[in-house]
Amino acid sequence: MLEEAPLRRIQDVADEVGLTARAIRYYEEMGLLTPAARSGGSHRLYDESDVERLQAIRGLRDDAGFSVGDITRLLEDSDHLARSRAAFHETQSRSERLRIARDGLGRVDRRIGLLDEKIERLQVMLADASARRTRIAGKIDRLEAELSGPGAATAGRAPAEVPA
Amino acid sequence: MLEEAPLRRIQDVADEVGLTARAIRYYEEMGLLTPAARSGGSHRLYDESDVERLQAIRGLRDDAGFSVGDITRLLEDSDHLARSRAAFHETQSRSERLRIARDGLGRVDRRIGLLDEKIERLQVMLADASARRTRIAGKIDRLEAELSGPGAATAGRAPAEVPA
DNA sequence: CACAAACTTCACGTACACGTAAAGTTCCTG
DNA sequence: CAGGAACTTTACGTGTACGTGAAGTTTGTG
Repeated sequence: MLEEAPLRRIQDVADEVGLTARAIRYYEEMGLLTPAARSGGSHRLYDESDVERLQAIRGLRDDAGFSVGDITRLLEDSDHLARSRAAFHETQSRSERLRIARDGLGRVDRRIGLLDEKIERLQVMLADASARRTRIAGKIDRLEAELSGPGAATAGRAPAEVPA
Repeated sequence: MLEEAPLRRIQDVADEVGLTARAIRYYEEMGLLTPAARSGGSHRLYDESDVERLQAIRGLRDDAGFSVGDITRLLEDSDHLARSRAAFHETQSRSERLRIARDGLGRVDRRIGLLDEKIERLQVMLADASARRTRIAGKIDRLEAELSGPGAATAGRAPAEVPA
């Protein structure tokens, strides 16, 4: 191959991903990523897969609001799944493949369960808020009708029908 | 009224709600609830609405994973809505009622927006996991078919049905 | 009414998720 | 190859969300 893997340094990666260099080192310290590579000196060097991993970490942190502990577990499952995929394709044994696939199914199911729970709880709250919104919107509609209808008529006007 | 409000003390409430007394005092310190009442000495005393509020706080913390900062804002909105409801019914002015209702609508909409965002992000993750699940389940199905089909057929055996 | 349980207010301790300053090393550029 | 930018490790600081005593007060029960 003539293509050199363009290894990048921490601040460069940090800027792209939207994390601080400190946070990246912290995640490394916490075991969320492996040192990637080191330069002749000892600068950390990152490749594209590292960048993707860091983007995933940032998404889990900022978008989903998971703690680093949660992220650790989620990534462990992902990593395990990736390794399983490799092992799956490297073995010829169908029963071994079945075992690996079943293990993967368990992990994915656990992940789905976690997400389902979080979503369901948030949806209960959302339903509650939506119901409140509907009631308030109804009130506004009625008030607007009353004000634009007989509203200006302090001098004895017939009451207008209020639309549901 | 002959019914005395049964005011309860902190550990009692803490046990029921599933928080520690320390946490309850902390939330008070953070302004999430007002002192409720105090005994002749200076013990905190809680009524049913306090208990409900603490349960709401706990739900937001444990179920939805909101930070105390988030909870502060959510409860502020709720409190404001409650006060608005009272003010709404106490005024006769239709334009004042309209103003209050529109303010309430804004608050509810903000809350809905927050929840929508969180849910949407989690659903993207869920969709991803579900797709993976589908692929893995497909693999398992095929492997099971291969194993129970021609797999055992080294000795020429009919494939047994696998119950779902 | 004595006394233990439960409560009170400090006040320091802890885990998490980093920020930040210090002091030295490595890398790139002119 | 000189020098500054970027990096390294080390280490202490910060805000959040509480936990854990300590020392004194209040309250319910024998």
